[in-house]
Amino acid sequence: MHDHRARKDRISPQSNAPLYQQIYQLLRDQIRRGEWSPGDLFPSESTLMEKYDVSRATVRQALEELVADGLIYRRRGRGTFVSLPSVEQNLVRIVSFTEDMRQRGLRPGTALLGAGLIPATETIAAKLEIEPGDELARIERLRLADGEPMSVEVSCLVHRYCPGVLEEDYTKNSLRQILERQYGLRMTRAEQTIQAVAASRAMARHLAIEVRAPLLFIERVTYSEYDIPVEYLRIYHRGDRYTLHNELRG
Amino acid sequence: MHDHRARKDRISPQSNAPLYQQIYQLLRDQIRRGEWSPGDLFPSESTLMEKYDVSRATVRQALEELVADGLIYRRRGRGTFVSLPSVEQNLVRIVSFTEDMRQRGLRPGTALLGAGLIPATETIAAKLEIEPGDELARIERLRLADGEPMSVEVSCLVHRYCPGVLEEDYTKNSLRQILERQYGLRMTRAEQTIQAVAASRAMARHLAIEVRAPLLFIERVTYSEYDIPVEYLRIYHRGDRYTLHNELRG
DNA sequence: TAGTGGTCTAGACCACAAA
DNA sequence: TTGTGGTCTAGACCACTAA
Repeated sequence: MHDHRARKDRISPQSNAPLYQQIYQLLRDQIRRGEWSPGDLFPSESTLMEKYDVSRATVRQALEELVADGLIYRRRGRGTFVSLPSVEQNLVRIVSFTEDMRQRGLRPGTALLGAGLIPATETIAAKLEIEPGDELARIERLRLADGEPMSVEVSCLVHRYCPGVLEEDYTKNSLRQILERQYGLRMTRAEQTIQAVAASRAMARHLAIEVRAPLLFIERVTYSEYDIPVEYLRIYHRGDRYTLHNELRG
Repeated sequence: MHDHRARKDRISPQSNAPLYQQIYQLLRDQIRRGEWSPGDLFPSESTLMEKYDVSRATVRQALEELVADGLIYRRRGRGTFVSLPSVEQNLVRIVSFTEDMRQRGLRPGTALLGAGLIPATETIAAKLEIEPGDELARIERLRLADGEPMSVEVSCLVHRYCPGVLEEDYTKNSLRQILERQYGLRMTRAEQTIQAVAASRAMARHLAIEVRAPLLFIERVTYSEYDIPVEYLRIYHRGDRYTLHNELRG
């Protein structure tokens, strides 16, 4: 940057975050707050360049993130438009259960099924790049949507990265918020597999469905900055209530 | 482009495709052919700029596509590296069953279960943006991996875009190849939903599993250029044999 | 210290859509 | 013809890694 004029709008020059990320977050939050309706014309590149006093490449970088999120789409010669809300990708961004349910127009709820410290099995240790027997904080929660069971989430955290996490109240605050605020763990990336499995007796009881009913099973390893594995997560979604959406390229 | 010198390597200046896409495809195919091993150092941006005689931004645009595919990853100060092959995203790119199975190290096979012309139901017509009753070419195929049933695919094509498609031999050639070569239909984009469902009697028989066994059910609409819906596809994957992988951002 | 990738600027030409 | 987004160039400064 050669230019040290104060940025217009709410771009803070003292922030460490890159300009395009600040602009991306600003625009993303504006879209989520509903400042435009689906199908509305979004500000053009030249408008945003002037508004935030940045170059075209920087604006484009921010807009590309919004396109990747499925929040906007662009048409050469016509302009940039706000997408239908249903298109928002839940297979691209890490999103909390609470946020996920709100996007679907459902009221989220949580019940604690169990929590405690356990030693890592060989399989989990390999996924988390730790030693077998290392301490894990295990939290098992039932997730509700509009008061009805939707999913069971079993989270295993590497305990030495977040000692005392089990004392926190994860019914009021999201686990991600606690990890970030109390332990400085920012979840930047995750890898997951998706399968269809049959409900065990225990899962059927928790989810109020029949034994052997189909479940969407997600197994996820979440990484903090510098690619350190922090969490091993298993999610069992009710097959009759939960659907994933995503977009593919040719 | 101010500069009309011949591009080095196999970049063809007479091609209509953008430079960054040509470079992306070239590098992608080299990685797929195994010209580097997982973890190997990939050529740096400056190397690629010189090799293909393009600017840094163009090289970076090509590399960003490879990162989005999960084929490479980049570390500031260290370099660009080739990813482990298992990381390759099958939830990002449209990929044929044949290609999918080869990537998993399985031998693909196909058996035709049925084919014919049918009128579009109201639901399907809405998804394909056509009128109810419009003619669809329906192709139902059993997909095998190493000789064992893996999935059932039911494809519904808008028949007026590909008249006579049912006369083609889709056991020898992939449906995508036929659509592109015979009808000029390039599939550029798709939207899909993923669910867990119980196997019906018919599905159980085709897939050689028990009735009500869990299936991974994918419902997909594929679009050609200019966002015209061309195909409505339903895929039923055996839950005990098929797993999806993908990566999420924070 | 040299080389890497991450960010950013200022400019250009183009294809495309709409008035 | 005007304004849009798509592509591309040439240059710059930075943070980070490894020697």
